[in-house]
Amino acid sequence: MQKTSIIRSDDLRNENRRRVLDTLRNEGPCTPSRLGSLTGLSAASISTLSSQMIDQGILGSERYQIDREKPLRGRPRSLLSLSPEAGHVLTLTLTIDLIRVQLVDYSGTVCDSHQEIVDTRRLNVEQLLATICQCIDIVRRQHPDSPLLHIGVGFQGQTEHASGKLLWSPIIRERNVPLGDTLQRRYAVSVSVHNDCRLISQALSRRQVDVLGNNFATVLFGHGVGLGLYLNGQPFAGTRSSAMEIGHLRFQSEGALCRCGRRGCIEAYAADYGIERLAGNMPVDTPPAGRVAESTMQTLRTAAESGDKAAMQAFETAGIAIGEGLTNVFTLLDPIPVALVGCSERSFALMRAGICSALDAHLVNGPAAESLLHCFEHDDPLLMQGLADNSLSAADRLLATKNPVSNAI
Amino acid sequence: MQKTSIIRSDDLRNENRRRVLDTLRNEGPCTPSRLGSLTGLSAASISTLSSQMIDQGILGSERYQIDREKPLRGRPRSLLSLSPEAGHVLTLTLTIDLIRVQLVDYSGTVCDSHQEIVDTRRLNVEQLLATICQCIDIVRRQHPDSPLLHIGVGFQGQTEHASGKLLWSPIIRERNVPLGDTLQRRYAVSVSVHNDCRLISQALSRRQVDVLGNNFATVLFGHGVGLGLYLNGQPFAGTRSSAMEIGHLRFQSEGALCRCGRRGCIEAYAADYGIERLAGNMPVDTPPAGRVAESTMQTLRTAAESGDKAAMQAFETAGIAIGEGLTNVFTLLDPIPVALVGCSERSFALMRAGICSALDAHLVNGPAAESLLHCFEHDDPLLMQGLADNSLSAADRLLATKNPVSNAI
DNA sequence: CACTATTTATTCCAGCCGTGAATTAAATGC
DNA sequence: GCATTTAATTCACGGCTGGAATAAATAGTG
Repeated sequence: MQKTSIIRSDDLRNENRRRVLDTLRNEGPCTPSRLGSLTGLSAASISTLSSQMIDQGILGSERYQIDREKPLRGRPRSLLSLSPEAGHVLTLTLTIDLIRVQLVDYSGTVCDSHQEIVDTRRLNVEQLLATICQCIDIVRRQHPDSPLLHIGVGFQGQTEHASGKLLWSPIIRERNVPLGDTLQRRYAVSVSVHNDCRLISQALSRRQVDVLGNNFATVLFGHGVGLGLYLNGQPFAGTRSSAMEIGHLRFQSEGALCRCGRRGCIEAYAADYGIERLAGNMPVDTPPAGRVAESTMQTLRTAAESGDKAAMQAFETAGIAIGEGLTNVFTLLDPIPVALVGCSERSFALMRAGICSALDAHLVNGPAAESLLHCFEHDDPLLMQGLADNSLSAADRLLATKNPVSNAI
Repeated sequence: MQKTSIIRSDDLRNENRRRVLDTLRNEGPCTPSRLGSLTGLSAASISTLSSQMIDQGILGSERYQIDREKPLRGRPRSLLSLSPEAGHVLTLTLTIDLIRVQLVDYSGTVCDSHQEIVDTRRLNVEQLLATICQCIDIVRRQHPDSPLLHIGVGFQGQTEHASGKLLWSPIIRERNVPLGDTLQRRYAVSVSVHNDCRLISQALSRRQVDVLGNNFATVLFGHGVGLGLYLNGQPFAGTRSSAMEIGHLRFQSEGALCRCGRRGCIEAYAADYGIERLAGNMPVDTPPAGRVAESTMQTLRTAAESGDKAAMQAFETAGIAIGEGLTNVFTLLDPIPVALVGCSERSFALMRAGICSALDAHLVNGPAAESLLHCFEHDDPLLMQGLADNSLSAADRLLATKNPVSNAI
């Protein structure tokens, strides 16, 4: 009936183990007493749980290093931390021209990586999967004895979360690529497949709580426009797929031609190809460019900054399109802070007027639009952090259930 | 940190008590063995839990009545059921001209009610609150000895769920009416305030699972257009308020004047006043009519059915507006079934083409739009059921935590 | 250098929880 | 009246947690 089925006392222990791991993951190494107050568990329980997990090799314990001048009296505290030796997780990122694999130990340190430059769109499914497995094997071969706890995949496109299928992605022509299943079978380990925007949201939710809070939206600028939502401190996605396709909300009926074949989508105005098309005074039904080079965007930005009317208007229109999209989200979910990711201060300066005018028209009695917007220029580090976070959380859940007592029965 | 904080063994008991009550609420009276298989608890636990709750007066137990010709051998089964004597919940519905109060016993039977016809818009906040309390007192006086477990309020408008404030409602001119707080203080009981659309969703989620499933949207037609979402079997709302204002998504930029003061909202085309305006060939910036009589809508429907071009087009445009709104929802959340509530077969016939054309343009590789749509003509019975369900669930949660053992400490 | 004060971690114990096996309860059939 | 059948309850057991008591480790003090 319910997803969380904590019925038996054993489940309780697993849940509390998970809670301890989760807290250490979020807060870093903790003393047992601090861990107790953070989790709400008694010192006695923490002691039992932690000593068991130390025996299992999941946690490590060391003496608390005092770097203060005046050392404290009393028994010195110990420091519990996630043990790097508990195992590894493997992260895989797919972009249009790059396959990248990282091996991250259980404490969160990246300890190996490998990447190959490939034009993924030239590959068929078999070739793509084979190349991916090759990359994984190369990295995996370096650490053959450490158990592999999870594989996490991040990429741009639409995923089906239950199966880990790539429903659609710009990186490969074919649809419904069974990536999750394939990896799961081949490496006999749980696999999660998420789109880039969700993973970036996850990274922000950990690292920018004070700015963004528990409810926020992430807009990712790139070759398309992506949306990720965090609600009540949890990632939120479609019922079946990753969904959240803000880029394909309607902005102008009978408007510009979008990559998806429809007309008037937000993306057709706010993605790089849309801006290029408008700035170049091309007709709005010009087929979308396959890929726009970063240098082209630089040129357009410089043009707009130095007063080129068409370029300026292209960026403002992009802003209005984004603003209208966010207005729709706000209408359904209430106004929430928005992280604009992959958006430099320069780009933001060009789009700000557009975004704010669209939003402020909606937020008549609400907060000023600008107070809700936060720019984060570099998306790639956030993606990598989010992917590692996500995979390590999966590892936490796995190890939490490996309760030796109840398994022994 | 987390909302569900099942840490101690006591919490476990409370959770399992809640689970038993929930199951009885959903499935009706059950034998202990059936209750065990539905909840996943052992027969021994069911026995302990139920006998304790019988002692508390929460459950009743009676002999299973066999109406078969051939009686079964063996010890006869008993039947556990929610006891009507455990207490009452009180439901309050506010509409533009009616205040209605019902008293529902814990088993779900309506045992008393009172209503007063009032033009609520003529009242100020104090007068409205006073009238409401009067109605409640009249009903409450009939059953002075039964404990009042919860008050549930349903109305059209926007609510803030944390405080139970009416942020905005067509039934009263003033904003931020502190209804929830007032009732909570006066009657010393927990109060929940929800908008009509959410409550109707809740009723549908119980009574139409086979048709609508675990994920569906509810569109409520009336003087405005409301939206309710059920995702993963749970009601979904805004982060702060009820939100879900599908009626105020943009349909046409610089379009028809909406009741909210903006232009081009879906509601300005799909609500009764929007349809009347279009069918009557009035300019789209005609200020919205305060209230459209049901007889007027009947006349318009008849006109459209007998071929009146303007009326036909008004209904089709309403359909397109609704369809566009749902397209936006589908773009963010994946396509899901939609319950059209307060929409007769006649109205649906007039809007169907519009709704489906807008949706099918979006669902190119997906299911046919029409297969997702389900009409429910009468909204009022659903609202009352949803409100009772909601309040009784709150009572379940309250009684589940009244575990006499752990409270005795 | 021994001893005390102080702070922190661990261990022990009592009480509660849910389960499974055994037991009791309550009806029918012969 | 007794065996049979089926359902519900009881009881012993291991698990879990929290609080009290105990152990551990260090700084200060004389």
